[in-house]
Amino acid sequence: MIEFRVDTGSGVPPYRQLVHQVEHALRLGRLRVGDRLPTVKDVAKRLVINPNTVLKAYRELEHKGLVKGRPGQGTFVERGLTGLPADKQAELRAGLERWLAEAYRAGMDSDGIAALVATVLHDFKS
Amino acid sequence: MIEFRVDTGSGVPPYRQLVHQVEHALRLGRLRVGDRLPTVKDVAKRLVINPNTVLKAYRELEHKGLVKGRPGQGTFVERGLTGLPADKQAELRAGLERWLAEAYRAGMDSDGIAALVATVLHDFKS
Amino acid sequence: MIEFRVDTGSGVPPYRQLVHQVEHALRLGRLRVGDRLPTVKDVAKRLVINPNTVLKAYRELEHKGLVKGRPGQGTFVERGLTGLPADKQAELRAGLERWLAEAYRAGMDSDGIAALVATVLHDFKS
Amino acid sequence: MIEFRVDTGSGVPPYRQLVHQVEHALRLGRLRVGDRLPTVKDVAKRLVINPNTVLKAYRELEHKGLVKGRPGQGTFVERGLTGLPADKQAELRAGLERWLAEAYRAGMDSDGIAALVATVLHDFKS
DNA sequence: GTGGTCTAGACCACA
DNA sequence: GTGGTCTAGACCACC
Repeated sequence: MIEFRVDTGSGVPPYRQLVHQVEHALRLGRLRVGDRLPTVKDVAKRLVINPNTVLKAYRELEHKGLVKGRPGQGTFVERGLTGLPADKQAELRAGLERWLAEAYRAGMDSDGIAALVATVLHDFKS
Repeated sequence: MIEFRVDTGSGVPPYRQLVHQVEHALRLGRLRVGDRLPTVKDVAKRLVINPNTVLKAYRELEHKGLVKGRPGQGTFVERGLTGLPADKQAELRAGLERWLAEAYRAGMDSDGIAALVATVLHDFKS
Repeated sequence: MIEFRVDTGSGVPPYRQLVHQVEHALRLGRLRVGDRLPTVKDVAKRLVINPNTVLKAYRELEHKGLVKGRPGQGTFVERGLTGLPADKQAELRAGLERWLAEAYRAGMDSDGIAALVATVLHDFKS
Repeated sequence: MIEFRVDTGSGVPPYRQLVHQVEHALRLGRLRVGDRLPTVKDVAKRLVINPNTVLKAYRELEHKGLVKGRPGQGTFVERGLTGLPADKQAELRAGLERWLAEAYRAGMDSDGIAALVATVLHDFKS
């Protein structure tokens, strides 16, 4: 089952972080159609946030057609997001991890890495 | 001169995006001490946002001691952020770009890449 | 500008009633692209409901791509819903009103009318 | 025997939909004193809802004095709801059906029709 | 117990 | 002032 986390310092609203994490998990194949998300109350308790905040995230996912809440039962994945096959992804992931390790060895801190990644990603997109 | 951008769909408040971009540029050496930032008016016009939003970002940067507004002249970089030497950075950047190109070739779209990068970065930090 | 109403006895959640009313207004041509909806606070005050309830309705409409909230400015119609030309609609409406008047004259109360309309509509759909 | 239906997308609680349908059927003369309603189990199975939901609807009807459960035998209509004489109703119904057919011919879809009916009904009441 | 709705009120980002 | 987020807590519908 997916494990959520919230980073309060990022400026991104917590409910959107949850949405992103589900989308990422779907894309990476960590969540599949039919899987059950943790209950609203569990997530709220674990992350020490308000149940309504979790509900808001689940609602947004429902609006996107990705999950479906079933009263009395829980919230379930309704539709997946196409991604690469698992082996291809693992390969890419390994490559990225190698690069990350190299950057760390070179003396870059995580802020610097984030900055570099952000600009390279942006330049690449445009 | 630095070129700002805002991504309204990300959930990050626009003024924080501007702050981040300046910090990133400082860290990557794209902005140096003495450089002038674009005027509040210009930025507001180009990004179609309210001048107050830009002003808020500049004030936050000034508060951090990174820039300094000189009335009637503009806003100038006051202090840099330590980063790696330029050649080291260029090397790392090239490596990252190679990885990105590979991911694209493998058929990943930019959302998928963002998802993968986000999770790998997170897993690495913890 | 559209005038909302809520019928607390119907069992339909108030926020959904608001959503329906905007959709109907779009379909009937009473609201057009670019029109501004009344502010969240105004609606809440007029209907004596909580602003969050109104906000929820507006959010749902935004999810459907029908309206777009612009912080500091208001909420605006983003996309219309195709309907018949106004004259055709007016004609149909007149016909329906004639029928309604006849039903009333025949001694039917509004509950009876609602029951009849509901079953006929349903039978027609299937 | 009455055939129930539930529209999960309407926002009206399923148990209320069942109650309404019985009341409508009584008003229209489709259900008469002494008629038997389908069993809770059957309804639950056909509509794929929880038996408790059906039970709740039947209890509400019993509470209103419209039906009466006879243990081991089923649930029976106890009291009718006054409506117009059958011929009058048939006449009105035919008129409404003519209007509906006309609206369809004019190119209106069922959502559009529902919107028009809703607003006209409302305007008429006020 | 599970999701869903509503209220009340605080605080933030934006114009 | 306008939309948007979050909290706290109550109540409902459903399983």
